[in-house]
Amino acid sequence: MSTTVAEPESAPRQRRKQARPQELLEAALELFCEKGFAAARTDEVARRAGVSKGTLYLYYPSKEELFKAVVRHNLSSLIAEGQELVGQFDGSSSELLAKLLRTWWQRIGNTPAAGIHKIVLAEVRNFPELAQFYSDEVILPADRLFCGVVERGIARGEFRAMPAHEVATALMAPLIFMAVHRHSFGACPVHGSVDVEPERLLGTHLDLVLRGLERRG
Amino acid sequence: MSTTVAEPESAPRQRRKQARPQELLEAALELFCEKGFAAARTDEVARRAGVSKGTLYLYYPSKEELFKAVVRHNLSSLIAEGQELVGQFDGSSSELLAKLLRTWWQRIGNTPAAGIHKIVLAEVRNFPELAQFYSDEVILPADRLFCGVVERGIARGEFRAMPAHEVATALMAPLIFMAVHRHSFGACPVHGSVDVEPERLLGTHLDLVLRGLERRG
Amino acid sequence: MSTTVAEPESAPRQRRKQARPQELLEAALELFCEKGFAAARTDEVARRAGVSKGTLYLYYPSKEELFKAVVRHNLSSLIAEGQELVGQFDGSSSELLAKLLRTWWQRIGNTPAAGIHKIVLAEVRNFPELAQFYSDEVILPADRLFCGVVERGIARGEFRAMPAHEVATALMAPLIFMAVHRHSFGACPVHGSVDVEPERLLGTHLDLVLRGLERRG
Amino acid sequence: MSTTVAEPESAPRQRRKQARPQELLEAALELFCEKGFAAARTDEVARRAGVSKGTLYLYYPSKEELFKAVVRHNLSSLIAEGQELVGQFDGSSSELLAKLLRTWWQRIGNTPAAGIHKIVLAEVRNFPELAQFYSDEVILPADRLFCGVVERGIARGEFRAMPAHEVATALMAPLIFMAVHRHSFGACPVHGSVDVEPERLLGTHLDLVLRGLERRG
DNA sequence: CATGAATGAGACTTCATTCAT
DNA sequence: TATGAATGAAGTCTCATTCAT
Repeated sequence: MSTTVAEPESAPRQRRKQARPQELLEAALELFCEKGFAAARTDEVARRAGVSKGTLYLYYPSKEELFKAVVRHNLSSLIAEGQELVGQFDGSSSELLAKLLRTWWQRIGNTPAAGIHKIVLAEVRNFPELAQFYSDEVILPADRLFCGVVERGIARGEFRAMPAHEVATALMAPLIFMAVHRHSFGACPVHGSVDVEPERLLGTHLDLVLRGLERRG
Repeated sequence: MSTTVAEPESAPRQRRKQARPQELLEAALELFCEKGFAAARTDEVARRAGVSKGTLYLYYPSKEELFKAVVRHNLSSLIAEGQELVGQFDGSSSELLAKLLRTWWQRIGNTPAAGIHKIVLAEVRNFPELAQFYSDEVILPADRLFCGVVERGIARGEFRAMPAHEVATALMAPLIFMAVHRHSFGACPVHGSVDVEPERLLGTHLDLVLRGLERRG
Repeated sequence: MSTTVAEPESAPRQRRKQARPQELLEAALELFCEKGFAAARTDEVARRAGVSKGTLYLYYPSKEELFKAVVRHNLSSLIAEGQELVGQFDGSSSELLAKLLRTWWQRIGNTPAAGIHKIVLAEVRNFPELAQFYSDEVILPADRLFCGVVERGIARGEFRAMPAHEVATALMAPLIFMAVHRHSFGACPVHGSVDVEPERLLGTHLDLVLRGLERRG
Repeated sequence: MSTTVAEPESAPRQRRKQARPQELLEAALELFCEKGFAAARTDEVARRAGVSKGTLYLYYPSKEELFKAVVRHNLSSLIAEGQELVGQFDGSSSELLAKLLRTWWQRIGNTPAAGIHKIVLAEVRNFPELAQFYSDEVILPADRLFCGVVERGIARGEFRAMPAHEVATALMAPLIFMAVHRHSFGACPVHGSVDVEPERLLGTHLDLVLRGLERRG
């Protein structure tokens, strides 16, 4: 009946309000990646989100809290997905590792979220509270995830016995390298720069390191 | 009597003046590594160099130019040493690679110069002209150097045929990861953080990757 | 049954609306006394009155007008009571003065209204139009009241001949001092502060000043 | 000889620098009295002192510290003078009290410094740290001073036995009343206001209260 | 050459006020 | 009437840069 027609007019303001935090987080991520934390201006975050300076402070009490919200929104939930992937997988550890690295690249490295790591690396010394937060929230869980897979491979006799933590770091390093590069030199108009093609590097890296891990027949 | 004054440039006052730019660059390197570019204050650079704020501006016309001078002064000479090492070496390519990575770590990665790389990664987008300079002066030569060694190994039949550029990147990545880490989280008092021990990681990485490169017997 | 609903204006919803301005004035008085005019925030006035910020502006067009309404509402009726007391009294002038001062303390000095005086003293220079209003409405009538009693005492031969206006001011000063003190230092947690006990000060003051006024036997 | 002519040109900059804190304190006192602490703008303090916004912060690290410096500069030294006066005096206690009150009025009450008390009364609840500071630095010493004189009069049999602290408060109250009034309503253009003439009020107050204190012959 | 007092643009943040719903 | 999300002017404070000495 005609009662269903009543709906649309009441929505915009409310829908707008609901969407604000999301819009602000997206604008903030974008600008933080471009400029870094210190050099990013709160005015411009607001402007890119289509709101005024004051509105930003309605949702986040300070620039630092805004940044932490960006981290949580973009990274915290992704770790859990990785854990799930590992839990459900029942192929070989080499395949699992390949799958995990490729997924990481698609879901994080190749995403605006990867820029966060660049920012944190650069500015964490000026925000001690952030160091602890990011370590607890991102670095430790990610490290645990990759160590677990390496240990699985060793336990199942697929990999040589090697120090899991160092192997995990060596596994991640090229991905992090690319992710960071993408948001620094990769975003600059440089002539004749070293061009890293992610998919090829990922393939080569896996080829190299999985072969390095495996026990000799 | 007065004839002994014949070497005026060695008088302490004079030497002090001559050394000013050098002292300022050292103080700036130290502080930029600690705080990053934006958060470092010119007052403190001057204070650490033992001069007044005004004096800084006699030698460098702006904070930005000071930063560029720091980059140039610390990086431009480093690549040449590597080239020399490679030219003189006549052992196996595996040994050369191991030697090269270990030397890089000792001479650059484990040095204040590594802090520069952290800053450049983080802030190059705010200094467009720096991007080209750093790419030409540092990144490209380093890449060429490592590519050369990989190609040498392949040509001599020591390594499998693999894309040299990607292998070179995969080789460098963990070293750069560590170097950057050292100047960010490594300098923060974080409880329960992931602890990377450089020598062990380097050993594991070489073990992994050289085995991955070598042709099967 | 439905006939009992005959008094619609007493329904809770309606009473609530009628009471709004009153509730807002009470909340505003409370908060202005605590924080002063400048530091009091309109959000909190509204919140304490149980309404939204917007509603406040339906009743008072600005913070400044709200403040003036608070002043008017709390002070305008007070002087008349004093006049009545004086008119009905027929004991000695000393007794009348004692009665008047004690009543002032109970009805005004020891009341939130005294807080208003503190605010007005402090901020009247920022509200030029308030100065005239408060002078006409509060200060002059109060002065007239006290002068009248002093003159009565002189006329009846109970007091020495003294300038009535100055005596009236000297009479009021300690009461005003206490009233203001109560709303400033009296409300702060200060260690080892000078502690004024109102009843004792009032007694001592009357003892001192009535004896000073009386004619020598 | 002509060597003495060399002097004048080297002075202005340095003399200027020496005078800065003093000039800033005077401008600050003036503006704080006019507007109160919260409503006074640091820009305007600087402008009235003839310097830029930034220069103010070269001498005082925050608005609050500036205010405390104003208090110290204008009040703290005056208490000591009062103590000295009391110590050296050897007339009657009535004369001492009269002398003390008249001196207080000339040196503080009738001076820009009196405005400070108005400000503190009004805003101390918003600056808890200031409450303690002002109580320790100003109120307690002043109270001790006046109590001492009252007790001297009682001990020497000149005054009746009365509670010294309350008497001291009653003594000070009209002076404080006038001092505060001077900086609030006294500075507003009000028509037909109650006009307190300080010298007359002081005379009447002393007449009243000294007579009230003295023992009956 | 060297100094350091002075500047002033600009950063983050607050809050009285408005207005679409 | 009532709401509360949104605004933006204005406040305190910082810091790269200048310039008289």
